[in-house]
Amino acid sequence: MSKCEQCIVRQFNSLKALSKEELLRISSCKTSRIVKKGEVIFEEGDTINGVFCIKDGVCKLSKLSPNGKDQIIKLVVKGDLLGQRSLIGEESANLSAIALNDMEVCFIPKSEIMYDLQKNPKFSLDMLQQMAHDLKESDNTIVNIAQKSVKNRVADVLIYLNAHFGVDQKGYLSINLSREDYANIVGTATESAIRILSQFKKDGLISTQGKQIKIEDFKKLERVV
Amino acid sequence: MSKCEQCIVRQFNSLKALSKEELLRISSCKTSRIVKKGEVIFEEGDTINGVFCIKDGVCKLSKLSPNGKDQIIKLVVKGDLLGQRSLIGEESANLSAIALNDMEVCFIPKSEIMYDLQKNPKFSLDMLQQMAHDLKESDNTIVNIAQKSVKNRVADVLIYLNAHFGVDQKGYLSINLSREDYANIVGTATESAIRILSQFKKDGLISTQGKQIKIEDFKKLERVV
DNA sequence: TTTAAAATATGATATTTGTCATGTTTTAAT
DNA sequence: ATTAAAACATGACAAATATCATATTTTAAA
Repeated sequence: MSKCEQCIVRQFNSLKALSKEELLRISSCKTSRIVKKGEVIFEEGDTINGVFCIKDGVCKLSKLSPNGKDQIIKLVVKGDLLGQRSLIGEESANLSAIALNDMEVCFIPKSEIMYDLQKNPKFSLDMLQQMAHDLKESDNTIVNIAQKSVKNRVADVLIYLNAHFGVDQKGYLSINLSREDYANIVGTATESAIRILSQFKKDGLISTQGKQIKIEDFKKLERVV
Repeated sequence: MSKCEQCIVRQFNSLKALSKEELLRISSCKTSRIVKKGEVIFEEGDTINGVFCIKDGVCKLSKLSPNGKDQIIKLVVKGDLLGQRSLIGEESANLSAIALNDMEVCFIPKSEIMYDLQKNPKFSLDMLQQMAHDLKESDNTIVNIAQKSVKNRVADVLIYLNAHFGVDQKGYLSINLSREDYANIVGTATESAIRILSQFKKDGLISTQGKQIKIEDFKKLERVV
């Protein structure tokens, strides 16, 4: 079993605020797990008795709406924590977490996290800052979804994915989402997302190779209304 | 100047986690202010060097979108704190706060809050829980705006306002919003909000008296699609 | 490899929502 | 009480988006 003290990933989340002793304690009771692409880590309503630390891979956080469609709220990546909101709110999961590619995930029991939150003010302040950041992002998403056109939001997602995941050697976005995932991020029908991506292709803003997408004209993409 | 130790309002927010000594310290350096309906408490981009505690009244938190329309993210009411996200995130305000009716607001300087966040784990944990709750609400708003129809969202807002603000002696919602505010909450054009409320009136779901709105048929309102 | 299933694509059309114009009512200042 | 401004209301129409149908392509399992 790998050791938290030596794990580089914790530098990217609130666990970096823990002391060596605290890390050792956590390390001794954490578990680790491989999650295959498409696998569910937890579902809306599940009781999550701890926090996940993403060692590798990406997953989507989504929620099923009454109309039967999933809305993707957030992509959670290597280095992020997962499940902290439910844990702190003392309630079952509000969102589902599903792997978008193969992942490696550690699990830290609730009791350990709660203990450190009470004993280590640096840790809880860091957690608070991270939560404040997430809240800002969600508030901004509300404004975007409420006020921008679907076309504009699809363009935004492409720019976001480029900025956060980068591109491979051939210039294709390093993360491959299905058209349905694109639709569920921007909050539209799958056909609409497909149509808009096709239009972007015709207009030379992007090119595609199966699922893969390459941004061809950033400037124009940023100017999409 | 009134005293925080004796202020009933703090029971409704994280300040309840402070000790008598901490409250005395905060009380000695807080300021108090009357805010008239329509007045701006702070604007997007402002540096807020502290936290507001709402002693009375209601304000809206909104953000201007590139299309020139305001999106209302949240209503902040008596007992709530205001500005804590910006303070904790160490950044300027992401949203504007504007009074919806006459308010009484206390202001606690940043240094005091930060001091207590570092010294009192109960306080920071409570703040964290409040922030976790706000995040859940925002995530749910994303799903609703992305997936429900405008009509559905208008119905939801009416039900929400009833649940959170109640009604007066005659059965009218205790809080009076302009049609534009309704539009900016659900993320639609003002005319669309007006049209939908008119339709609800015709269908007997609500009745109106000028700005005032009375819910006449809850069951039907909840079933609006 | 073959083949069935899933994902992508696109047309036709319906529905929802936005925009612009214009009139009416309400509100608040004089 | 009068009046101007703001808010509310509604029609006509345009634009955006969803839905349904049906190919085509890609993916993954046998």
